[in-house]
Amino acid sequence: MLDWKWVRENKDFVRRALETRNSSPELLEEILAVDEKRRGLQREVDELKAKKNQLSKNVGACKKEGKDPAPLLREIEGIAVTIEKLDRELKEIEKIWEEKLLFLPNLPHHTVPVGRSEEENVEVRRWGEPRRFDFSPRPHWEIGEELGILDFERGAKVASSRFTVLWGQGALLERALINFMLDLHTEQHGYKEVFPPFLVNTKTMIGTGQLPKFYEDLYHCQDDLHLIPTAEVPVTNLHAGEILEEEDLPLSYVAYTACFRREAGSYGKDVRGLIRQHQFNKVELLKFAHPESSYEELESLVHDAEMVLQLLGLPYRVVALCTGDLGFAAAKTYDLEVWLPSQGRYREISSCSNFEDFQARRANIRFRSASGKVAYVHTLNGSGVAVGRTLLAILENYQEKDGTVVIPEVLRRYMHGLELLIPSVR
RNA sequence: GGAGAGGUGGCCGAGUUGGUUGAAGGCGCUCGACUCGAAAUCGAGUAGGCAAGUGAGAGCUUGCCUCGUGGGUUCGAAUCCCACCCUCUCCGCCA
Repeated sequence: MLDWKWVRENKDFVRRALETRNSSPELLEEILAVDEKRRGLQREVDELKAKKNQLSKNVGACKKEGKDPAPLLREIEGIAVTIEKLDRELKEIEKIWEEKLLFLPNLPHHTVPVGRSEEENVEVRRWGEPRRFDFSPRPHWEIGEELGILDFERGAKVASSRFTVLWGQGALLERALINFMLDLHTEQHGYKEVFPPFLVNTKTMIGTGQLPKFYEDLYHCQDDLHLIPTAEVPVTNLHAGEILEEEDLPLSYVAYTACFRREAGSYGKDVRGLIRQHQFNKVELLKFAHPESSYEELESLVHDAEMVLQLLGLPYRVVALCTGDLGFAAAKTYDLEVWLPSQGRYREISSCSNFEDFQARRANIRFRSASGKVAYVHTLNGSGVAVGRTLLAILENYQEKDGTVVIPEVLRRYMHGLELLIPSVR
């Protein structure tokens, strides 16, 4: 949610900013119109209420003095009728205003490159040299099935397409990656580990911006609960409605969770393999930062995520998303893209964003500064990193001609010293 | 799921014969005094949201709303009534 008073005073700037992110301008105009009505009504109602409150006080005083309050009561009666009518109107219009406001996206930070789509994202840096193969590198689904660790058929049987079963050393590798990432971020980068619920209520989904706009992307359960699409949702909302201490900022959390996404609208995309699943594991980095230093915190968060790929020896690049490719709630986003030999290109494995106070407003997360003033914090998060895609990247980047896969050095202590995955059928 | 207790400001905690109580007191925090400095002590200040006015601005002034949430009763509710949510204790069930 944007700072509405500020929006009202900077309409033109907001209009232009929304344009750069391909957001239609009509919504803004609608909200502005509703807001005009809302404020007019509130002024009117407030004045009437002030009058009525004063008269009510007089009734008390009147009775104390032993006088007859009847004339006052008649006057109050008349005002009360008007108030009730206007108050109902005001409430309705406030509801409409708030609901519309929830659909207005965040504005891009001024450092975000302007562009219409993905193609105009800007590469910031590269790390690692894609390996030169003396054979044609195979896709991970072939490697994984041959190793007997990836089972797509049974995933589809017990659930549906886009679900995968990991067997034996594949399951172990998944678990090893999670532990490796958690240990790295807690021990080397100073994050506090959290294990949050995988189901959250509607209010929580609204807090981080998934609802009401992206209802179709989520799985919904009974009892006002929804499956989380990312740890960002429960963990950011951990501090919803709270006032944090300025000296505690930034708070840095790392959480492993499973993530659930319906992937509605991505039919036909990445249908094979592990790239796009309805359920996947992710280790997520989150920060609650002081507004003055949130962009420095974003840079350090990106570096923390990059370290995972560097230690695993996976070549990647960092991309700054352009205004047109920015997510609904983000003010600025860097994607980490890992090299996939079978596709001969980089694919997203992490997305790191500063949401500024957009989520903090929705979830009401604030801090008290030394001067006693209360202000919204900035929230940030980024994958550190997506586990399934990391596993797939390892299979592809570390594959050998004979079908074996070398386990990256840093993972071996998490895998009982295992150095090589070998096809069981050999 | 059943029975009981409870949800008040950053925190703790008063406040149920409805009426200057948006809220005593304490802690914490801020400023000031004392001090070379600090501690202790003393004094002052200290909820949030919305709207309007004023100011270049930090801010200041006024009004409205908020004592879990939403309704209701009443001229007037933290205080009375109803529904829901949450916490705690006991019982049941359960990994």
